[in-house]
Amino acid sequence: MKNADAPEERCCAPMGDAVLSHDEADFLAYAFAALADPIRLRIFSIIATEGEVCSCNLEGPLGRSQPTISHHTSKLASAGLIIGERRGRWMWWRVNEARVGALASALTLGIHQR
Amino acid sequence: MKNADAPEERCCAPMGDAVLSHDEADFLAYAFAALADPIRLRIFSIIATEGEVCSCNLEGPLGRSQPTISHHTSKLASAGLIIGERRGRWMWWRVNEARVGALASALTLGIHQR
DNA sequence: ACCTTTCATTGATGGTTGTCGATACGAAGT
DNA sequence: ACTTCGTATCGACAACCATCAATGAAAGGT
Repeated sequence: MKNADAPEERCCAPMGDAVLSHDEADFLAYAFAALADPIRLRIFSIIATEGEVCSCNLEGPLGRSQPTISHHTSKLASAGLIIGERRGRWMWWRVNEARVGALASALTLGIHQR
Repeated sequence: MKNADAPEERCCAPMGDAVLSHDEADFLAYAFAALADPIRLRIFSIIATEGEVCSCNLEGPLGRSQPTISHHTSKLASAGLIIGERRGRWMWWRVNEARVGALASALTLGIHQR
């Protein structure tokens, strides 16, 4: 409980802090962190453009080692941005459109719901 | 140097690597990195909801020190997501809607332009 | 059974980042 | 000029991250 009878000439109203919850902020930050790397963005772009891509086709054009590519794809996957499916020896990746769309609209909603 | 005349039975076509340029990937990654922190997301959310906020109203509800808030706002600003304007002693922040909209559409475009 | 291929995991390392105390800067008031 | 208030910068430290070589695991082919 705060004492609110001393106005004290602030620059603007004190505002409520219930704008974005801790959990929601963590959730969104985790997803954006997955996109905060150039290599992962190019992986995501390749998958989005091709529709479906297997891991073996990412190491070459991106110039990174196989463990590094595996690390990045698993990070994108654990953020829910891409979905992996194993077919025989190959791992196929596709974009999780619902999740990405929700992320994009979270960005624009943050703007327009004033 | 690679020898490219041995087809070698791949799982799918070799694909061109011109999906997302290095510079564009760096540019986008820098913007997403600015959103990859819970505190910065809550700052952004507060600014977007209030329309205009001064820095003095961020330290309290977010529970971070003044240098930390300054660090985060400058990071959001250098990524072009918010715009700062000094009025007297106070620093006022507002959302750069064009930049944020471009980011959001870059996300969805990555999906739909297959 | 054995080998090959593809992907995941481990361990190590160099670089980046979030945080705060201390300090400096800049603007307004006395 | 001096003080006060809001903000930016600096220095330091702990935590995290991208990267790769080495190794492990799983699936197919011989």
